[in-house]
Amino acid sequence: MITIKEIAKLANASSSTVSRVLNDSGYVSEETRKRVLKVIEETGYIPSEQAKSLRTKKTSVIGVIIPRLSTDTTSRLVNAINDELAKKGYQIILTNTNLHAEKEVEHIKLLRSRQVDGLILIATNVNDVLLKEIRNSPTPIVVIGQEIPGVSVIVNRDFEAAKQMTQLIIENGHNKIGFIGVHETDKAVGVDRKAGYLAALNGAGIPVNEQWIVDANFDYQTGYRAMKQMMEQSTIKPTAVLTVTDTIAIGAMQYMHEHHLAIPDDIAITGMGNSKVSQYIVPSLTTIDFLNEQTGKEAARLILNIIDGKEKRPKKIQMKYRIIKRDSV
Amino acid sequence: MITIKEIAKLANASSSTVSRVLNDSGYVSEETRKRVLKVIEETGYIPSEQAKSLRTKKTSVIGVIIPRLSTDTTSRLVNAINDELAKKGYQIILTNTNLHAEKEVEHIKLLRSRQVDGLILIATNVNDVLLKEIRNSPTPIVVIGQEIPGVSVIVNRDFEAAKQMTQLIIENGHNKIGFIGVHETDKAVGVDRKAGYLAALNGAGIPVNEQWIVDANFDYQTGYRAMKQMMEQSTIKPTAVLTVTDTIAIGAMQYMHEHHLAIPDDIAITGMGNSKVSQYIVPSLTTIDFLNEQTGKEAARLILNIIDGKEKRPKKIQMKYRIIKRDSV
DNA sequence: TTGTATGCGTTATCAT
DNA sequence: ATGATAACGCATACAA
Repeated sequence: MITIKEIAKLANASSSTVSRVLNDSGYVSEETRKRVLKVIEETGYIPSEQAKSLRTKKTSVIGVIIPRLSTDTTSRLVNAINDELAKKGYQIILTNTNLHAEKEVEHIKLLRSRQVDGLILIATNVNDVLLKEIRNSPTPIVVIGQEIPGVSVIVNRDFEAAKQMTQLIIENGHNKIGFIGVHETDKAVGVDRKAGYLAALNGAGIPVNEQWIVDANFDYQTGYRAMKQMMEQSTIKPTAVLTVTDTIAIGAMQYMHEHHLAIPDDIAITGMGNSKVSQYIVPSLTTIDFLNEQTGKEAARLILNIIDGKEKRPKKIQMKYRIIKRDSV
Repeated sequence: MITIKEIAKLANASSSTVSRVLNDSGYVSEETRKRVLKVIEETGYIPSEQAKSLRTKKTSVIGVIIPRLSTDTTSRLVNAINDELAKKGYQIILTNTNLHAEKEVEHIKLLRSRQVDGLILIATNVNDVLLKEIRNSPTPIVVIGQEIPGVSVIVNRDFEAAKQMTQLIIENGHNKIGFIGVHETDKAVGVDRKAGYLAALNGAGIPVNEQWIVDANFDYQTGYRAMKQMMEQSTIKPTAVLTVTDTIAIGAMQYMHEHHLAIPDDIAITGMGNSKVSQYIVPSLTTIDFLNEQTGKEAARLILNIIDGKEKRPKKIQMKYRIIKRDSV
């Protein structure tokens, strides 16, 4: 590999002068600047960020830990984070836990060993080991999606969103409303959204039917299976179903189609997340837009502010959301 | 940050000894090993990959350049690449050009400045600047998706796949077959798949109708618009449409639904890519599985082999594909 | 305006 | 079996 020393030699200058040219720092005459630049151009020299950051203690890299790479939510978050950081000259290094929660700590360590300037963690669950790792990390961390006391987080109003969506269903004349959620290890999606659903039922004086409450797991297939389970195990059938993600909803809809249940006439359904495809399926899906782009942007800004020392204390940002009414209710 | 020197001091050893413990290299007595390990544990010391790779000339990082992060194809490729590389102790650093082809060169340079051991480029187009950059890069590069002479590539049989799919449509009794493609800057998808379509028509003695050939751009919206354009501009209407991606197909299907065209009875449609959702929409989409997981795996293996010097000459790998017959034809 | 010297944290060579 | 030391490529304090 070609180094700054060789450039210096070729340009008849010292490495410090080349460094000055590279960084626009200190004095350097126009003449030598041109000479150096010419050599750099000719040789295709690219400075080593490695060496640079070993010296400066700054990598301009933010580590981003995601639970999966296959959902609209994740890709929109990551894109927004990336765009915002790129504007400020930062790059991201992505690591994917593939939903293995136990790997989160491992990935934090891995990224820290790469000396990232900061970390953004899209969290699906919070356990003691992870909590300890986050709290003890000398590298600034921003968590997206789960509320953690004493840690900088960006969260959705999961409870309110689910409650409001359930109320919308109730307003449409339903009182037999099923629910497809996810496991409670995911506090935000598994617990809070379910609590919102229950609160809305309760507020409307509608009794809870346990036969109508089932779990899925963030993909089409388990959405389908959950719907099947709900219909097969219930003595009285629901006329509407609230699901906690669009993917689950679409899986559930396939079951309905297969069994010739008209949506929304025989059974209504809602998703959450406003995935791009939700608008293009038939019928189009009533869902909740959690403003992922804005969330990603906020996360990027927050981590940079923490790094710059502009944000000293843990900050909690609650994102807004929008109910998107379409044809499935 | 805590360094190897401080560990050495705390453990009453030299930094060389600590290094030996860390890397399981050379002799070190069981006693001191334990002593060192204990200090490492207590302090939470994490070695700096920066410094390490400055010394060893090896980062164990592969740069992956993708055109977008929002499609199934990309996320499955990246996941497969990541899984395979992780097995061998490599990490990936992802950069996203957001479909701005001119940024590819910039990203290659960016990643090279990070001293990545190798690069995997998911290409959508090939131009002279990019070609020159790839050919001159001292860092090994594997390209996915586009054929480039003299460069290691993993490609699909785009021509054959499109041709075979068109033949399948013809076998189903159609002879008025539309085509929604993408711009020809994308050789594989824009040119080769179109050529396959044309070859199939030609082989069956079906004349080409230019009114039935339109372009979209890898998203639902332009798929919808392309379908609209095709139907509005054509005097005779097609009874089937071949599209080059599932996303485009789903966008087109929405137009059909809106205009009460029954699929496949009034109009048949096919996609390509076997996106997860293609199975769950109604009707389910006939498509082509390009075996993305295997492609990603091959790419990962190839780049590692090149790095290890096991693969000296540029290698071209052609992936297989499977036609997936479902209900849209 | 330019150059010399030092150190960032690590590994590897060479003594001991 | 262990330690002192140099080197990796760069930025910077200081000298010239």
